[in-house]
Amino acid sequence: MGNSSAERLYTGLGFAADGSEEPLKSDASGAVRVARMVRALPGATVEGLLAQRVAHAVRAAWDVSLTPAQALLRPSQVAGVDFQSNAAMGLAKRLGRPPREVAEGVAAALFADGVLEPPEVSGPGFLNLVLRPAFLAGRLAALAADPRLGVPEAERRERVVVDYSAPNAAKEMQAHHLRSTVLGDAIARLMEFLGHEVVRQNHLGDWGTQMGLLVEHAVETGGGPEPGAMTEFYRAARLRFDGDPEFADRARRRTAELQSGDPDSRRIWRSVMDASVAHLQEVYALLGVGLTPEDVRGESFYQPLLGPLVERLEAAGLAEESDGALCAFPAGFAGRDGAPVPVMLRKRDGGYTYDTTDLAAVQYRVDELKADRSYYVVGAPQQQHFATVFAVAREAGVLPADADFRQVSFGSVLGADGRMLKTRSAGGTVEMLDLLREGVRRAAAMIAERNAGRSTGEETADGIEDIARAVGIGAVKYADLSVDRERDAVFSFDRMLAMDGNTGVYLQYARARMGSVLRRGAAAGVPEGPITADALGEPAERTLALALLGLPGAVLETAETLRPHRLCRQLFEVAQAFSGFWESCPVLGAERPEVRAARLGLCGLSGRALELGLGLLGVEAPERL
RNA sequence: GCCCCCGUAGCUCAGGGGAUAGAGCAACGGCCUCCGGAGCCGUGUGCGUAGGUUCGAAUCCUACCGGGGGCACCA
Repeated sequence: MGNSSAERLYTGLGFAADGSEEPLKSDASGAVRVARMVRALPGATVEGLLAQRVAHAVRAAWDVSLTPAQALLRPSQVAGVDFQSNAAMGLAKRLGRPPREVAEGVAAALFADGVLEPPEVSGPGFLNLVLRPAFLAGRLAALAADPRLGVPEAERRERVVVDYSAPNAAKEMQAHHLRSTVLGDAIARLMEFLGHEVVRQNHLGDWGTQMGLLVEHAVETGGGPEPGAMTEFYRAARLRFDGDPEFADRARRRTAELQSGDPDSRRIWRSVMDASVAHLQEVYALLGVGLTPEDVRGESFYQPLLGPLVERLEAAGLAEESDGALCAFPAGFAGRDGAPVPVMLRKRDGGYTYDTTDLAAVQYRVDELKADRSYYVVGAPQQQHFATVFAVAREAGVLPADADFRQVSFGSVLGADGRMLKTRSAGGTVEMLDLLREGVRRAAAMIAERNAGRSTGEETADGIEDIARAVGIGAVKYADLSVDRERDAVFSFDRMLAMDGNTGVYLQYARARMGSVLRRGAAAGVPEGPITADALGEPAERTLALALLGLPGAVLETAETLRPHRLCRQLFEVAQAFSGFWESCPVLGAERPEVRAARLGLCGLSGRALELGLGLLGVEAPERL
């Protein structure tokens, strides 16, 4: 409290943030006016500010109260217009007046001095809004003065569990685990940035028949997997299981022994798990994902909780016997032939399924982790599973009504053939490390080719491996993040490593180029200066300025919807706008020194915007490519 | 059979009540080689179908078509 970034934004201009909006003195200097406008904004976004102003104007002109959202403020696609309000058309009916007349009234009532050029009405009743350069400059300066680039912290710090990655420890990691890992990590970073306390949870599949198979294989081959050979170990065990029915039987028996607590089985299981987790960490390290062994809460972790949990559900009157199994039937779900959908608490044979395990995880997160929210980054096919589990948890009082537990579902990753990404050779799967290394290899080749064609420059021979890794991994991650997570995404190295389009590489390149100009400027004795209206006269400069000012809103929307592609798109817009700016606005070659400095300031702010945004996504942004 | 998700340009994707539906790639036509791209500018094509709600629908509702997924002892 007291130091939210929105407030820093205001105090950076010398004013307190009390949210009030006073009539402006006509004799105030431009800078003071701008500061007062900025101070009055309800959130950190320009849209929010404008929406509030439109709502005020509507009240003043027509004596109708609107919420800022009802001001229907939208970015405008009309050339030369920054934003528009669509509120007048709706109001017209209410007021019984022509929409254009309503809009004219609002336009006249808007405080146009300082922030806006005189608003114009167009079309059926659109209210076109254009920001004044001095206001733009003030906002950008405030952004530049804020380490958070105008993104406010959450008013309330909450504890947010993010459940992601969750591979099966007994199998190789696969494409959908990659997507969960990448999405979950970005969401975790975003929540942390907003000031929440994030608890990462890796719900490993470590307790099923698959594990029994590995343990049996380890026993029979006289030891666990060699270090670094987890993949071979999986494959060998799986091959035996598929090819040798007697081994398969022994593996199933081993599973039962393991789960009944047999000490030898348990010991070997532990060693196999250690190797498996080490293998996972190798993947996470290459990915740059913040999951650690301490975050692992696999299925086995919940085993001791299952019995008591089932008793709790029975006591709550939710459990009933059905076909020999113990089930809960949450209200409002229908399955085959309209039959109720069961959440199976206990199997006929006394064992438990992932229904119970996930219920136990809910309980653990509520009771032990004290989670206000829990986000389950799990693929779309499991929607019904989580919907029913949450429903039962709520009915049983395990999950309080005010706790925000939800699945962050996502679509499949498809190959170029449109089928789910897994087949490479017959029945084989694309192994995660192979896939990532291939990305890095291609990135290295691309960088080498590019740098070979460069005559001058400051490229460094050292660190090229790091850069290739940042580019290759970044490309893979960005490809997963930049597509709306609900959709299926088509996997293509060629596209994700393209220098053009909405790719990680494109953003990294833009960022590197921004840094390059700054270094050149510094070397030539031209420092990055304050962003003033001097650097906002050209259309390309305005476009860039607006893209930068859109960043806070994009971050907030991304956090609300848990859809990182929203942030990706904003970053892409910044990079595109920068590209246009770069083409038409010489920076170091600008005539006037003030313009040079201000344009350098734009470069610097753009670079920081991309760095921050990519950082939130978990994509590295190297200084140089 | 019931339920969920998805159908937007040739391709990959944005947009999810408001103006002539956008971007990148590919295609075509020009210009350029300039602070770090084989760069820049321009051009063409599209909301699965049919109804409905609304002043206004790619967006909301219904039906249908097409694709994917889920629906009890695997996780």
